[in-house]
Amino acid sequence: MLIGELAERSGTTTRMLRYYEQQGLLRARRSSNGYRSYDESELRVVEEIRALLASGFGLQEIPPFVACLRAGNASGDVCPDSVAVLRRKLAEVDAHLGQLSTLREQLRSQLTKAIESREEPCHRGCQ
Amino acid sequence: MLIGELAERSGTTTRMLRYYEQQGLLRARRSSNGYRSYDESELRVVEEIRALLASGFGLQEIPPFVACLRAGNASGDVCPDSVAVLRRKLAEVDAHLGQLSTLREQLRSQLTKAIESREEPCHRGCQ
DNA sequence: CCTTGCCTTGACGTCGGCGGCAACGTTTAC
DNA sequence: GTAAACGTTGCCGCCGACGTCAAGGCAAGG
Repeated sequence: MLIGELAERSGTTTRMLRYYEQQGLLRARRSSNGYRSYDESELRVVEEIRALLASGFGLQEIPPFVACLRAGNASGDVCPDSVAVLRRKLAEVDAHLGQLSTLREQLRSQLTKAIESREEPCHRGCQ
Repeated sequence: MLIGELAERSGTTTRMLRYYEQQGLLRARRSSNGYRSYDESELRVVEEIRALLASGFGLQEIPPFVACLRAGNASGDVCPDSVAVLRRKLAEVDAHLGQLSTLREQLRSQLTKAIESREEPCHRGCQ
């Protein structure tokens, strides 16, 4: 399979595939003319990468999942390293959720105060 | 007040202050030697900017608050435009919170499945 | 032969809020 | 006179996942 076909079948672009390879996530044999030639199994790998990116993982966090797939597992999630990354990401998401809900409360009170002070404009000394 | 003093008093850097001015948020008179000269009131403006940035606003969203302060209000929040931006940001934060909690659930189930399949390794045909 | 459509590598642009450096002018102090 | 400590403008770097050329090689068909 050439890069164009893999790009189309995986719903990506040739640019992305070359980038992922440059980042050490994808592998390709080279034909005699220098073209990249992909196994069918790489399609699965690309789908895994896309799914993880869509879930907010960075490319650097993805290698364990790819390695897990290449090791013959049906899912990239089941290996210890992958589980560790999943746990870490879950913790990050929780932390982010905490920050956001704090921020949300702050915004709500800020908004409430602003609206209150507009209902009583220039209560004392607003020029 | 020169830029260095304003930077120190506001806990920022001269670099930031010049950047904010370039983005149209700060104003400064120029002395005969070309140095920026700030009113005392600009300190308040800088503090407002920093607070908003810390709350996740972008520089482009901040002008209404600055204008509100310059109009003589004690708070930058009370003007209609500011309130509109606050509402919009609150909505964005809510949307973000929704996405994150959805993602959190996805991660949790993914993690659960991964751990389950490791407790029953190679249930059938794991090579 | 020429076009069309693949493929290759490499380099630069994007967004945003800065940091850091260069190269230079001004003021103050010794 | 000179050195230090200010100020000025302007440009490049950073992060990260790409898009977008540029300039060329290779294959297939008229």
